Amino acid sequence: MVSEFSKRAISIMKSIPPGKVFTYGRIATLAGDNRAARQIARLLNSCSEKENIPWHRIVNNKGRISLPQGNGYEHQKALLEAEGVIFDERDTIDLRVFLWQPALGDRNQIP
DNA sequence: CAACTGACGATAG
DNA sequence: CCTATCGCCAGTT
Repeated sequence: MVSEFSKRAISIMKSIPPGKVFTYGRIATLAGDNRAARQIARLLNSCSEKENIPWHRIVNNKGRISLPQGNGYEHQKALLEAEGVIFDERDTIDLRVFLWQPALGDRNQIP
């Protein structure tokens, strides 16, 4: 049995276009639960393999990869860079540019 | 059944 | 910039 929240979250994650990233909290919010950021992580561990979810496009709200180095960090970074995502000197992604913003019609929002 | 745990977030120092 | 805490929910022990 999969909750509606999970189905929505999975649907959203599978909709993330290449070259863009998304954050846990944002997925949770769009899926209907503002505080379920942690469940997103759990969903990824549970379904990333069989549900065909592009888990590498999911990063935390600071634009950084949450995985520890040596356990997927480098792999995720490589996948993102292969899609055109840029990391700065502190291994941080510029969310102003690479965060997917479906509500804005996929346009970049530059303050 | 209670306690732990975690690919998080926000706030405070 | 960094670490420290607390809160959240669901799956494991």
